[in-house]
Amino acid sequence: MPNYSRQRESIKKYLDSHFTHPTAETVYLDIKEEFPNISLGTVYRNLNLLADMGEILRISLGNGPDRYDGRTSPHYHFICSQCGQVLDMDIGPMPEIDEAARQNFSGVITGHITHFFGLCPKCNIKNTFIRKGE
Amino acid sequence: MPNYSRQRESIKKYLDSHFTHPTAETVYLDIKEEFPNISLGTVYRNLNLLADMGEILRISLGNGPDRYDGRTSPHYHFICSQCGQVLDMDIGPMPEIDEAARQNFSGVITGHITHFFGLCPKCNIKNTFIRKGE
DNA sequence: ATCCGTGCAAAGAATTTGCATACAT
DNA sequence: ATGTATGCAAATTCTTTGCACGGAT
Repeated sequence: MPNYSRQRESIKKYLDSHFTHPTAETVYLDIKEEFPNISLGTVYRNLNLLADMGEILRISLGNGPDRYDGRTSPHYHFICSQCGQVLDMDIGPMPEIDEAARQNFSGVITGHITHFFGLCPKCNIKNTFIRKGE
Repeated sequence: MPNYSRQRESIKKYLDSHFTHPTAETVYLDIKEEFPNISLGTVYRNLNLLADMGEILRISLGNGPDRYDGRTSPHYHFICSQCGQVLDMDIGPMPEIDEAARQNFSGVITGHITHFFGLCPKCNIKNTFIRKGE
């Protein structure tokens, strides 16, 4: 069982109040305001601990550093192909995806991860204005 | 435009005939039989080139090294939670996943990636035998 | 002749870990 | 007092890159 630690509590609070899906580095730099001596290693250790305890979510984007999310209820993520921003999607779980995968599969499907790609609302609008200006 | 290179052709052939979703390291070690002097850097460079040209697929698993796949027709992948093996799924594209994501989303959804998790057929059978033995 | 590809080794990015000290129970 | 957490730096893992040389057009 983990012991209490102010650093870990602060990291948890940070993720509960920021919905930016920060990297470990970003968490580190921001938490540093409160704990000037905190180390990146400690941030990584606590992010791993919290993720293992199910108190936060780790999001692997495939390239670049992992992101972390305080929202633990199952939800999907969107990654903007233009600005790289990660957004929470406003849709519930889709068990039918697993159901489809179970067709013709003789193993066991326990779940899936899905990430969506495209243009985020901001970049979409930005592009529209640029085209108008041409 | 890229020039012809025997190394690149060999890598492409390797991926076209092996359905194991190898890592760059595995490709490197196996290609080394034919080109004893080939370097890991060259393997990475060619895997990137082939992926950029759309001749192979890069699969990011979220942890551990990336995998590569000679099958370029769109398909989904399964990752065994027990043995780590990556398998091609026998299901076609699911555009309805993107359709669902477009609800309540004011950006543009161009596509998604989905990976399935669970027990592969082999590990599933193995586990059944172990349980019988108890 | 020119451009591209290669091998090699070094650098880079992201993350983990060993160790001595400090904190929580 | 005992076990866990921290800070720091070094180590690890995966991948990219600079450079001199060799191969392709």
